[in-house]
Amino acid sequence: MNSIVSLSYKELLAEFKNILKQNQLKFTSQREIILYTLYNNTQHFTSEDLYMLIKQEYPELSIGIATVYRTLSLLEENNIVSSISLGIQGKKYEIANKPHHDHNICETCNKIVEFENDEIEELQHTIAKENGFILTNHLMQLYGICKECQ
Amino acid sequence: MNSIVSLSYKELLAEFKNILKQNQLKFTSQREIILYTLYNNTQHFTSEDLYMLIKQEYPELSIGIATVYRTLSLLEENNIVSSISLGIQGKKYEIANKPHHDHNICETCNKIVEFENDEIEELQHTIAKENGFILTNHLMQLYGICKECQ
DNA sequence: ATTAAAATGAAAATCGTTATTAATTAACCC
DNA sequence: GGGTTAATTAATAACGATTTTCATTTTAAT
Repeated sequence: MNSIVSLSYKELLAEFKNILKQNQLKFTSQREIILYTLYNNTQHFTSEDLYMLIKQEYPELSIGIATVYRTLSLLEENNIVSSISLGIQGKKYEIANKPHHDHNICETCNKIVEFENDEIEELQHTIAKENGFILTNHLMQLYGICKECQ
Repeated sequence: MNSIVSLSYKELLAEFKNILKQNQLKFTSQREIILYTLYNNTQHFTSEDLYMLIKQEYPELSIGIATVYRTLSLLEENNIVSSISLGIQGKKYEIANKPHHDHNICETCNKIVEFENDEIEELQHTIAKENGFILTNHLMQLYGICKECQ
């Protein structure tokens, strides 16, 4: 499982094609446009968001909501996108083509600011160890009111 | 908004009655039993879990799943219970009558271990501040494999 | 006790997501 | 390039969790 961090779109596309081939899956225009759209929009999308954007940007493309769900799952399984669960707002996806980070979320305007903190990452490992857990993953979301909404 | 941490059941019940009165809501046996059950079971419940347990423990009580959903929402709005969103497993509720803590969750058996770490809490405030946010809340879940499942 | 407002259970509706299906398309072979 | 086969698709049905609707019951204040 290679990291895709900082790949160019061309490299990312090649990586995706490799994964498809290895799994005897096919490269389709729907899959390409989903990847392309995620690459060029670093925001966080729900499946519905992404579906609506693609419908709007590519009116000639035939695409169904089920395909968006299927493709996002496929991309997530292969670590090309990652997701966060935002309670009432549902699951949001973002391209994994950036370093690990957590999220600072505005409760008023839903803006998401990404951050990274090594000290917390270390503490998380220590805590898990104390509890007898092997840490495999974590979720950290800081909710608040952003500067513009205060 | 007072903290209910460490209240006795009697005090908690009085607090709940106050909240109801202030909002012109009524005190019912269903609401009382839901609160009582949460108080005496510090585990994490889905709405369905709680509904099943109450049906079993109080067969003479008429209660519907919709009432459980309604009451848990009401209790959460008033900070008497808190909830965590566990991705595929759905939303789980616990009584808020205990000090703040986060959750260490086993991906195999779904066991939840609670922990508290002041250092992380402090860092979270620092990070939010750096991002221009006023921190109102946070979510931290550490996923891993527990000792028994390793 | 009377009465008005709120709460209830049961069932229907809704929401986000997944599975089914028949038609289409990509990939491989010649 | 055309033929073949398996994968993919869009549309729609199905699904599970949650919410709403509504007619009936219960609470709380008089």
